[in-house]
Amino acid sequence: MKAKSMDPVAFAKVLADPTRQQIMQTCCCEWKNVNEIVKTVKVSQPTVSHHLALLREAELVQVREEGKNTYYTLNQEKVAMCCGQLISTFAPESKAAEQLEVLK
Amino acid sequence: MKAKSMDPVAFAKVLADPTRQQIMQTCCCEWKNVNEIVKTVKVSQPTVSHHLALLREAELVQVREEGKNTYYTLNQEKVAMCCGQLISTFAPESKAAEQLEVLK
DNA sequence: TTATTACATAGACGGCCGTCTATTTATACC
DNA sequence: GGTATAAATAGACGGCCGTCTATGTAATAA
Repeated sequence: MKAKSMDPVAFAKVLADPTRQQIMQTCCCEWKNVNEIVKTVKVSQPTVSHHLALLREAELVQVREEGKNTYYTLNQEKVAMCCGQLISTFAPESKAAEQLEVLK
Repeated sequence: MKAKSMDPVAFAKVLADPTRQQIMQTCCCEWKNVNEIVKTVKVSQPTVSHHLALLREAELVQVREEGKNTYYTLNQEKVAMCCGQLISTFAPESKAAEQLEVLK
């Protein structure tokens, strides 16, 4: 199943916070539960849950529940699609736009 | 001269506003003066100047002064670099990451 | 069943930011 | 010089959002 793109403003809004980007980095390429994520940032657990809810809402993370634990991992394909859309919109004449197959 | 990247959070913050994205679209691929840009959005001239100042600060636009007029155009290479950095950070295992020469 | 752990939700609070009006600065024209 | 136009700056205001504490809910364990 292909990841769908989304409104570029909504995408940018989700990315526009340092804590959220840190969380994204933590669960990029691997599944992490909430407590593991909490340990990597300097905010409270409810704040992390809040950020994860936003990321989930935007479908930028995938979620898997397992007993008491909830595991998250970054949806890289979705990120790539959204970035591709940004390049297509705001850098259509760039080398990068030429190289991205998804834009053709 | 190569466009340099910037802090991904700062980049996202600049993009995280609909008016600003509209302005970016207006002056993508062509030079526009402030009044021309103002006509394309539904906010006041000072508000547009404010957004342009942020875009200029982030080096996401290039500026050219000509008599009374100030012309702006989108810095597509900078946008492409920043999007490349996002892909490299948050979608390193994606097809897009493979295709972008700049990441290698 | 009581306790504990994992996580989400509710509500409050404070700061940031996008907008406005008013003003300033600078250039061009008469 | 005086006026008009272009754009930037200053300052005020209101809403959004990131954070917190407190609490709720669900699952496991004793």
